[in-house]
Amino acid sequence: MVDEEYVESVLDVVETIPPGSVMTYGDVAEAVGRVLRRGGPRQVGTVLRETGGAVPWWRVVNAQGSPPAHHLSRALGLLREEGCPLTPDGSKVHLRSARVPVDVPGV
DNA sequence: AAGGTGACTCAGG
DNA sequence: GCCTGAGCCACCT
Repeated sequence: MVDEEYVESVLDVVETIPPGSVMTYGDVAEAVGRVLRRGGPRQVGTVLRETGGAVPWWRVVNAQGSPPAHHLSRALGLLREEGCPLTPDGSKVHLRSARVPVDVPGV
């Protein structure tokens, strides 16, 4: 139950990310942890790995601004299509402008 | 119970 | 900017 709630919250937050913007795992973890006092960046990653097919997981990047190494090319392609600000080399996301404020569904 | 693993993060060199 | 080491949380063997 609880883990379902956690997963639900994570997916909800990820779905909340507007096109052309991204959120870091830490931010998502904070957004979720704001209500459910647990979980961390790693748990967010695990959840997305399991259920990522149902949400725009490519809008979730790590603190370095790089999408998961497992789908780097795919994520970058999708982000580029969405008009997400990438670095000049196009290998990472320009967090400075792409990162969006934490948005929690329950608040 | 103990140790290893991973879609992570931060600090230091 | 890049690589290392330590910290972190939940899960699996």
